[in-house]
Amino acid sequence: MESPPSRLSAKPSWLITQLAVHARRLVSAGFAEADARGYHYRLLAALHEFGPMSQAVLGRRCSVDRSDVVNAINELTGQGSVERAPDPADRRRNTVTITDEGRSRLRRMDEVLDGVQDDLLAPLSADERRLLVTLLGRLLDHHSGQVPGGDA
Amino acid sequence: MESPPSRLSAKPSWLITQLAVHARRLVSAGFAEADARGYHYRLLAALHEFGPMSQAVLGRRCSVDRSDVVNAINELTGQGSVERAPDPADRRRNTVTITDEGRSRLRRMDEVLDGVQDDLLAPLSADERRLLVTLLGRLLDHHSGQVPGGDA
DNA sequence: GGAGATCATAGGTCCTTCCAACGATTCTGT
DNA sequence: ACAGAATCGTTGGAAGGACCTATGATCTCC
Repeated sequence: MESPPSRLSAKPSWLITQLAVHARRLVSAGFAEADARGYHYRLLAALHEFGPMSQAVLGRRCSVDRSDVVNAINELTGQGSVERAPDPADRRRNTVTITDEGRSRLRRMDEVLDGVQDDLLAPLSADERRLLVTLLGRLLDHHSGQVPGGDA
Repeated sequence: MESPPSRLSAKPSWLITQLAVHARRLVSAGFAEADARGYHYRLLAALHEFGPMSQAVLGRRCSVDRSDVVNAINELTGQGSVERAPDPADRRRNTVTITDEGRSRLRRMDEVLDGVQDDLLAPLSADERRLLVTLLGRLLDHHSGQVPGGDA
């Protein structure tokens, strides 16, 4: 009925941020069923792929602030998805390890996410999807250099 | 140094939401200089393009919740960017009108935003940029049908 | 007229991203 | 060996954007 200002619909920054809103909606709707949220998936994915690591490394890898890692790991520990233990080699650090429960939760989230990708890209052909992913990947790569927290 | 989990970098939803983070950063850094934020631009853009309208219509057009419109219009009124007057024809409504001050602020924000688009899409050629905008536009169109608030 | 929709507003929630500061520890340069 | 710098985990907070519910006016449509 009421169309948005054309100034907006023309701007890439608008397209991206608005599409991200829809993506977020789909993702968190899916995660809600799995009793999880975005940060949980990120951290579990990293722990599963790279094995146990400190919270600081975890945060750098997943682009999550140190303080937010603390909070998310608290929640994941409560679920039994990860375990937190002091690192004997460096007593400043905690070593975080994924558990079987965590792995199984991660699997469930992955299934949910696969469905979400399909909804999100519904109007595009397989070729177009690949193309889009390539373009977005290049952009993200480019910008992942200069981050405020200071990593990649 | 520390690469993100491959599970993430492969997912379109991740690419989009993460790129949106960078876009947001660029945009709000720019807006900060103009003492504004996202909602302000959206609302001013609509008022400039379509003329005076009620807060409800404004919200529907810009995908901003009615209650958030109230707040943003309060701020814009404080700046002298818009004027709010009761609609004599329908005393439930307020008619919001952009002022010269608002138009000049909008212009400044537009300049800022143009620069941001360039930063955002830096790695892409002109053809690729057009392509990306087309793809994103189609996706956004598709998803703008089923919104929670219930507009487009 | 009365029922139901619509409007502006108030109040609050959630998630994500960030920042500043702290004590504890480790690393570094001299 | 020791002082200063850097790193780690943690606490506490702020800001934006997106949402939701509720309430009292006001309008519309039977």
